[in-house]
Amino acid sequence: MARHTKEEALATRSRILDAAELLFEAHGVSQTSLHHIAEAAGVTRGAIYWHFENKADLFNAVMERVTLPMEAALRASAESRQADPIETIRRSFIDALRATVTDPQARRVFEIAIHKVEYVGELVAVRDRRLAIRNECLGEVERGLRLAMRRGLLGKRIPARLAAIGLHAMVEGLMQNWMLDPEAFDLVDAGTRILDGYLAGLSTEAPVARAGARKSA
Amino acid sequence: MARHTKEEALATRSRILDAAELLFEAHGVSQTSLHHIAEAAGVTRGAIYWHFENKADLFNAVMERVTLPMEAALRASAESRQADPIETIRRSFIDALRATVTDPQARRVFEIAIHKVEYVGELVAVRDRRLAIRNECLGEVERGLRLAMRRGLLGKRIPARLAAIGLHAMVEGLMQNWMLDPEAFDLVDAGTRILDGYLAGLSTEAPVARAGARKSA
DNA sequence: TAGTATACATACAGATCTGAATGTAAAAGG
DNA sequence: CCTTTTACATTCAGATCTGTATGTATACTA
Repeated sequence: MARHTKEEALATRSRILDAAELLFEAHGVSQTSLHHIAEAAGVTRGAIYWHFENKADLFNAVMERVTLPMEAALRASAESRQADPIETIRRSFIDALRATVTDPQARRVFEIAIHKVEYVGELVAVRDRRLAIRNECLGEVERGLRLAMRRGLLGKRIPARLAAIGLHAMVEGLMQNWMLDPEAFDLVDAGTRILDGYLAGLSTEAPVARAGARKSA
Repeated sequence: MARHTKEEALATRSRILDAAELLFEAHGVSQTSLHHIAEAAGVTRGAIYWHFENKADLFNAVMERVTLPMEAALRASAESRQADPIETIRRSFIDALRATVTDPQARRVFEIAIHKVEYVGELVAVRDRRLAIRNECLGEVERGLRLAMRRGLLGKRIPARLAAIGLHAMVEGLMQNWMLDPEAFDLVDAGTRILDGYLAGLSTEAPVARAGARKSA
């Protein structure tokens, strides 16, 4: 039909992305055809092929439109480096938890990334991106922990890198477990207390001796 | 062609499952057609439809054939309740980590469950099963922690349930992060040390006061 | 204001994939 | 030894889905 103005075209593009996001979450990426998306967006496949190369491209666009909770927290953390590096880390992670609960779009996309897509073929790019974010996050946390150690705020019982890996794994594990069943626990409240418990544990100097072999292999 | 004996039939069933497992991991569940699987297994689609109702049924069979690391550790933990409940928990989780690294089949299926399937339609059953396992695991860990608390082996700073959630999230997070990039760190060694760090933190009674608000919302 | 590029819609051609229907030869059973 | 299942293979019909090619009306531009 009638050609649209540039703003209208952008609006169409947004409608396509919105529809794709919803349908991807509801039916999975592979089970959602471009026809479905077009129908839900009130356009035809022609419009989709005009704005995107193919489904993989559209999927990438859906993913790149939002910043995942962990990523947002990471950026914020890298910027606002407060006096207490541990408090910075703490706040960043809690922000990530909060964003997971409160931002419905971020949660949708997160849900797609976790449970509604198969990372194969052209879609591995998204997986690589997630890996890159993780590594960035890990680096930032490790830096903060190392700094705290030098200042005596933290025990040196466990290397900063390992502590960072554990911390990050815990927060991400909490988010994923919560997504699996949001009724099971309050992500922000429980997460905060669990996180604080872990950080407190890191701070103590004298560990209780564990019975098991330190290194068996 | 020629009809096969019962043992031969079981063997073809296994070959189908093997082929499916490999192809699911390589190309994702949705991108793997029954024709692909049949070809790789050296049979035709007829054989698959004889042994399984459809792809979802076959997928479920692939998943149920193995016990995932976390599940195996859980069973073992529930059985062998040693003197020290914390040591029991510790050993179970480390076993899960070790199984993730050493058992290639378990790892393959785990990888499929995490990154190569979309939990929609008939496949949500597998997701529900994972959730059930998690809840069992959580319950078992919580029980152990509570027991340890009563015996004075553990500080009561944080409720057993929350500690269990955190512990489980951390271990699962570690496994998933390791699967994303097995070169990044040694899952068993790093996991053990991180886990010990967390457990040690739980044991200490006096926490270092955290600056942030305990409950902001 | 005429031409061109844009923003789509429509139509076409293949390529699969699925489920069921049917065929079949040998193993099981009496 | 004859019949009935079993354990598949083969074939068929139908339903999508994708990518591209083409049509078209209009916003933009010189």
